[in-house]
Amino acid sequence: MKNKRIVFMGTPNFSKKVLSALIEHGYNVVLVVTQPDKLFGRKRILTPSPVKELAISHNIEVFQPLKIRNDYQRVIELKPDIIITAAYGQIIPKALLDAPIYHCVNLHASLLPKYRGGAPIQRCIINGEDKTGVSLMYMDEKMDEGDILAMEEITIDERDTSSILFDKLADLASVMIVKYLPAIFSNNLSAVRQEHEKATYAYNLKKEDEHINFNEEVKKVYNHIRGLLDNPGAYGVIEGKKYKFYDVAYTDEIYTKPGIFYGLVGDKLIIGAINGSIIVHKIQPEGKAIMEANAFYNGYGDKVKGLKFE
RNA sequence: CGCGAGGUAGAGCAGUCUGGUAGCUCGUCGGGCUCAUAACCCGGAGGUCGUUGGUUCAAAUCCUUCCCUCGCAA
Repeated sequence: MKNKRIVFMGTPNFSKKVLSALIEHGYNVVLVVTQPDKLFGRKRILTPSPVKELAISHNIEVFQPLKIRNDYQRVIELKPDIIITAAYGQIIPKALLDAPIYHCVNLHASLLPKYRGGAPIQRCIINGEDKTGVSLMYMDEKMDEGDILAMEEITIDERDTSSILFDKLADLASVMIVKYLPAIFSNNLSAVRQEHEKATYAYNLKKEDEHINFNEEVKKVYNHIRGLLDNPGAYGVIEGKKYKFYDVAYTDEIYTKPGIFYGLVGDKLIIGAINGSIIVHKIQPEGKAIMEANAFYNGYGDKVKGLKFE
């Protein structure tokens, strides 16, 4: 079983953990497919994906096609027994899906058929879900619609941010892949069709999703902010300047009207919302580093107190 | 050469345009008040104003070299 030829496809840290688990358990990963290196940062540094770095450090061949749809011959050549994908970032062409004996399996970070799509983790938090999970599934030509092999749940803590939940789900996915892979190879897992009529979709986040609307129920505002932390983060705007919030909480106490920057209470900043207030421990003004609430207040307090976030 | 903001006391900022004694809030240290306090009052310490060179009687401030941090975009 450990001699089965595995092609792994993935890109971000979520995928890296899964690949790491496969390697640690001695599976024979013959090729890693990941997105091409991208230019990151102000200095335009060409940066490899987390998955690529891991693959290189284990001397695994890396393949980075611009469009896997057109450029997949290398994968076929290696005659994989199975293709495992996790957050690769491109649609896999049918020719690849059909190539391996054990087909293509995918790990998706939601309880399918709920939250199909690219941003299930963030969307779950933003929508205030109290549980989510990982689905292990066969892939077909449509986005996240293949038959389900296994599904495991975890609860979402009220203080989880998307980064924290990302880690939890990546850990779960890692455990699941090594747990179920033997059963896949011995054909002991039955695949169950998804209830397609119950499907919901978690579309990728857009820029405007990062702009906080304080004119909503405080819980909703809180979920919105933590669902985007720590990356890319959510922001409010005062007089054309963005302020990003980190390390937030909320309270039912009402200090001021929605969107108003009330000021410092104890060592925390308070911003009004509907039926409560958002508590901010750390804040980052545009062009500045993250700072503690009281530090922010010492320098910016008089300028922003009483003003409204647009 | 993608666009932009910034580097001033331990922290966060003002001062820079219009050169001329280093300022604010907080922290810190000492003292006072108080049953008591993270509250209040008084006092102190702590900065060669990121770096290089230049202009000037005089540079945080104007010109110049380099370094660093951050936001946006990708």
